[in-house]
Amino acid sequence: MITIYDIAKKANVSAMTVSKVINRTGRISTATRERVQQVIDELGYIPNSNARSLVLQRTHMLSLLITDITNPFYTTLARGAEDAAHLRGYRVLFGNSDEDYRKEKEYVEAILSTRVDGVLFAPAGDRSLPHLQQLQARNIPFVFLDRTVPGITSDVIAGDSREGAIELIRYLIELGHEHIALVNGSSEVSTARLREDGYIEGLKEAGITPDPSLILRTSYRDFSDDEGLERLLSRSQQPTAIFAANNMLAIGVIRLLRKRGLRVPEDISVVCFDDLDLASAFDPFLTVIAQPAYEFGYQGMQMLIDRIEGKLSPAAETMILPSKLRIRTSASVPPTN
Amino acid sequence: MITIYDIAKKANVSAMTVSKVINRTGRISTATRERVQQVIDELGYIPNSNARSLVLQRTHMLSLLITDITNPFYTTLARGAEDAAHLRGYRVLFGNSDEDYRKEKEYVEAILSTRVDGVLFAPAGDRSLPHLQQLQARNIPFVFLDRTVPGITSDVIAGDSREGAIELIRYLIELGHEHIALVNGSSEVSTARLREDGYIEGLKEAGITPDPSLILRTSYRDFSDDEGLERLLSRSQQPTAIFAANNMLAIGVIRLLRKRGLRVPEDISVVCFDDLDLASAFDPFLTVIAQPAYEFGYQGMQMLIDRIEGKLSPAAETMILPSKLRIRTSASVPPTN
DNA sequence: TTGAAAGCGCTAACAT
DNA sequence: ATGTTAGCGCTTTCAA
Repeated sequence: MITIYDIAKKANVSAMTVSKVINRTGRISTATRERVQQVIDELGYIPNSNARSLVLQRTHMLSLLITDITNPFYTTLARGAEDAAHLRGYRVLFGNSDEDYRKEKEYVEAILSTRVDGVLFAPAGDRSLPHLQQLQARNIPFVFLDRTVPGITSDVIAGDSREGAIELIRYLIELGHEHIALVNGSSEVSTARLREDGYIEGLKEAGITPDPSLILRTSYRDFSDDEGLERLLSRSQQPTAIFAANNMLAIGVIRLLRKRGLRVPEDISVVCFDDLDLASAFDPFLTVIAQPAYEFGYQGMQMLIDRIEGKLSPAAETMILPSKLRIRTSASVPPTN
Repeated sequence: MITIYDIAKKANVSAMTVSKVINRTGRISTATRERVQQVIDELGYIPNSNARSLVLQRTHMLSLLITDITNPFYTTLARGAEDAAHLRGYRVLFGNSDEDYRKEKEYVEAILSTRVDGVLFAPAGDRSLPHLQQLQARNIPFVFLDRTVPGITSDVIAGDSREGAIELIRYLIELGHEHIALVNGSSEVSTARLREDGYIEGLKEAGITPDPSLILRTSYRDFSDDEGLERLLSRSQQPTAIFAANNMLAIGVIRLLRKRGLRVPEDISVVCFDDLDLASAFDPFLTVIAQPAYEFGYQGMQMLIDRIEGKLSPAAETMILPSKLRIRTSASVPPTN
C-alpha cells in the first residue's frame, strides 16, 4: 500500500507538505506543489479514507435506510439519494430493513460503528424509537424519509399522505363509488395512519359514513392477507373500489382479485399510492397518486448534507413534496346491477 | 464519543483486555469478562470500525458496482448481494455506473480510497480495463458479474448468454419465424457479444443465413435508436420477431412498436433476456430467458468473500448460473399474409 | 513556506 | 490472565 510517506520521501518533502497539496490547504510554493503532485500521479497514490476519518472525525459517508428495496418507489429514491450524495462528495451506505425492526437494529448498529456522518431514514415504524434515540445520543443527524416517529423531532422530507389519500377518494367518489375499501399498511407506520385519515376525511367530505369494517390493515411490503380481502369481498354490500395504501399492496390486491375471477376495473376499481415506474411505463394501467420518488432521495440527501455541514438553522426542517394524481384505467365507474 | 479507554477505565482494566472481550480473542477470566461486558452494555459502547480497519487492514466492506440500478435484474441482484454480505458480516457499498466509464472511474477511486476488501463488478465494457488493472495493482480482489473484460483474469459469476440466446431463437423458429431481428447492447460488452453469437448460431442451426442488417446495436440501458428500429421495420421483408438482448431494450422496443401502431405479438413478436419481476408478476406478458438475479448477487458475494477469506484455490473460478425460458404472450406464430 | 511532534481509536506482539 | 508499547495513515497544532 502506498502511503503519504512514500510520496513525501520521493518528493523530498515532509508528510505534512504532501497532505497540504492533497487537501489544497495552507500555503505551498508552486514548485513543490507541482513536484509533489507529479509523484502522486506517478505512483497513483490514493489517500486512505479510514485514516483520514479517524483524525477528522468525519467519514463523508451517509446511510440510506429504507424498508423495501423491491419497491420501485425506493429504488428510484435510492437513485436520487445516490446522485445528490455523489455530487456533494459523499458516499452512500445502503440498508434495507424489510420493515423489520430486528434488521433495522442491526443496520443502526453498523451505522454507529461506521461513524457515518448522517442518515436518511425511513423507520420501520413507531417501534423504531430506540434506534432513533441511539442516533440522537451519538449526535448523528438524520432526516426522516416520509415516515416520522412520535416522540422524535428531526428534519423530515415527506409527501402529503393525507392530502393524497383525500384526492384519490375524491376521484373515486366522482366516478360514482360509495363503497370504498381501504387496504392499508401497519398502523405503526405514520404514513399509513395519515392515509387512513385522508381516506376517512374524503368519505366524510362526500357525506359518506366511514365503515371500519371496510378497512384492512396489513403490511406495506406485500399483501398476503387473503382471508381479510375475502371477508371484504363477501360482504352483503361488496365494495366497488379498493384504495390500496401503496403500490405493493395494489399489486397484491389485483393479483388476488384476478385469481378470484374479478376484473379490474369492470368489476372492481383499484387505486393506490406510488407509481410502478417500469411496469407503468410498459403498461399504463394503475391509477395512482404518484410521488416524486427521485426527488425524495435527492432533496432528502441535500437536506441531510446541509444539516451536517451546518447550513441549516438549528430548528428541525420539514419539506413536503407534491404528489400528482395519474388517472389510468384501473378505476372506472362502478358496475351497475 | 465513547472509546475503548472509557470502558477500560470504568472497568478497571487495560484497553487490551477490553479489546479481547470485544473480539473474543485471547484468554480472559470469566469475572473480568463479565465486568467489562457490563460496562460496555451500560455505556452502549460501539467500536469505531475506522480505527479497527486502520490497524487490521481490513474494512469488512465490499463494493457492488453495477451498471443500471433502474433495471430490476440489478435491483434483485443487489438484494441477493446484500443478504449474502450481511450474513457473513460484511457491509456493502453500492455504486451505479450507468454504463458510463467516467462514473465507473470515480467509483473505482472511491473504492480504492475506502479500502474495501473486494468488489463484485459488472464493468461498463471493455474499456473498463484500466479500472480493473487498478484494482489488481492494489490487490483488491474482484468477481466479474456476468460481464468479463478481455485481458483480465479473475473469478466470475455469470449466466450463459450464448446458450440463452440460442434457446430464445430456437423458440422463435419453432413458432415459425424466419426473419428475426436482434436489438443488442454495445459490442463493447461481453454479454452483448455472446448473445449475438447465440443469435447467429441459433439461426444457422435452423439453416437460416444471418443477415447483418437485421442487427441493431445500441445500449443495454435504454432503447433510444428510433431511426435504427424504423429502418429495420421498413425493410421490404419486415422482421416478424425481435430478440431484444435485455429487458430494458425490450421495453423500449415494445413502446416504440406500439407507438407505430404495431401490435405485440399479433403483428410482431418480441422476446428478451432477463425478466421484469414486478411488471411480470403484475402482467405476465413478456416472453423471456429469465436469469436468477438474486442468485447472481448472492452467489457472487459468497464467491468474493470466499476469495477474500482465502477459502478458494488460487486459480480463478467461474460459476455459471442456469437460466430458464419463460414462455408468455409477447411472442406467437408470425402473421400470415 | 515547510516540518516535527502528537494523537485520532484500535489491536498485534510481546512482556509480566 | 492481564498489561505495555508501538504503530496503522493521516492531519492539527505549533515551531522554525
